[in-house]
Amino acid sequence: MARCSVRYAGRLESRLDEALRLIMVKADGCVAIHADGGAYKPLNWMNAPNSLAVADGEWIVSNTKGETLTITLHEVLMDSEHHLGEDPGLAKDGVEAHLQELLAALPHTIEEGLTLIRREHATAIGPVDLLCRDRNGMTVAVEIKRRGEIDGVEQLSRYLEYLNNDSSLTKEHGAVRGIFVAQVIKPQAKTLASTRGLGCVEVDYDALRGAKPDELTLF
Amino acid sequence: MARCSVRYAGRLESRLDEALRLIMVKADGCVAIHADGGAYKPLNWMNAPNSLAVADGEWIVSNTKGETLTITLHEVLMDSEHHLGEDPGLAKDGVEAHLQELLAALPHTIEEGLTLIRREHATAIGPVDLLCRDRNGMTVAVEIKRRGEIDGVEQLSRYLEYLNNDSSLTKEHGAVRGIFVAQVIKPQAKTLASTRGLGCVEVDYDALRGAKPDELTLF
DNA sequence: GTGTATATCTCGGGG
DNA sequence: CCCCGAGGTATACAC
Repeated sequence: MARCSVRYAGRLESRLDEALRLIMVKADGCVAIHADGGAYKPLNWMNAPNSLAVADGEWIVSNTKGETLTITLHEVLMDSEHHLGEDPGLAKDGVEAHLQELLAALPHTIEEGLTLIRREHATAIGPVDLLCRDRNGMTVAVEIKRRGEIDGVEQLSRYLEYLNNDSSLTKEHGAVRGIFVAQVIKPQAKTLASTRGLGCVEVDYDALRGAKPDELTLF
Repeated sequence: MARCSVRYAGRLESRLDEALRLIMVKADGCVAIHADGGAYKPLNWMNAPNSLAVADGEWIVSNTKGETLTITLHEVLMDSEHHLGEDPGLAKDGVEAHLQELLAALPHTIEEGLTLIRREHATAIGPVDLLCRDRNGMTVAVEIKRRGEIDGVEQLSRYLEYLNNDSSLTKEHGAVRGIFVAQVIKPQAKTLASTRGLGCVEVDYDALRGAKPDELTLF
């Protein structure tokens, strides 16, 4: 805890005038300077790996990209050190990967008669979440998001543009169409999807999980 | 500093097994739980506004959206409180807004003969950074980024699609074309821009600032 | 290393 | 409140 002023020069330049702040240095060397409010993001920081030079009330933290964080200490209120050891880490449930996993197992919940061809179908411009076949034999690209917003529609549009230029896919089954799947889809995203000729489906994560309680108990 | 285990239930669910961690509570009530590494992002957190219920070695932090963070304290190593007061705040230079400001004052550096019509031209799908007129009287939409990547090209494409459906603009001056401006533009973004018929211009922030040293000394 | 997508993104501005 | 865009985004993962 210290009264300090700070300067950062790197990807941009910034300046912090003198005030009381918390300076946190972690075991990996990363540095964060926190005010007494404003959520978890520090005012300034320097990620590991970096090097710390301490000299006469001034800390200079620099990394290999030529970025520097200069902390001038005007008054130190408290200086405390603790060794925490390795953290067992955070276990999560409900991220996009889990939603994708469920939908890959239950493609018919997206659209009746839909079957899975491949998950994470690789293309030069990124992976297509699900590649499916519909009841009429048409190929369907599915983009999955937890929250359906405009950039997800753009992403699906890009994939379709790419897939429809891939003759190995189209010569046998014709054009590829797209379905945008999310737990909630914002009105703007729905509008854009419809002007692009894309389908929109909203799904319920808990209901999906309930449909496969045996093998998908992640928690 | 405490040996603790944590559970979060809200936008997703997560679990942290027992370990030594730093628990930070700021003046606005926000809570963050840090491991001894891993940059500035905490393992778990709860933003303000929230309410904290303390009961017998267990903290329950909840907000109005029904999210809860449950911290079980197994052993407290240190408990320290400091009042830091208001922070004077962070002053920045070199963000996109400054680049836009410079380019609005110096549109001819993007393309010879280009003049500014309007900055932050509002549309239903978001603001167009610069709307300009070229030497031939054609309307030009300019999208500005610090770093030119694919999503910036998508953004500009969306705006052009919208503007070219706006008859009040097109009936007098014809179609609107687009220029993508950034300090550096990635090869992929250049390729996509060219297939979409968009211009690409890379600009030098420091050189631009040098061209207007009088009124634009921000720092 | 670049390129792409995700995030309890965070944060701020405008309607 | 939502929508939209910027961020020193950070972070993970594939190529």
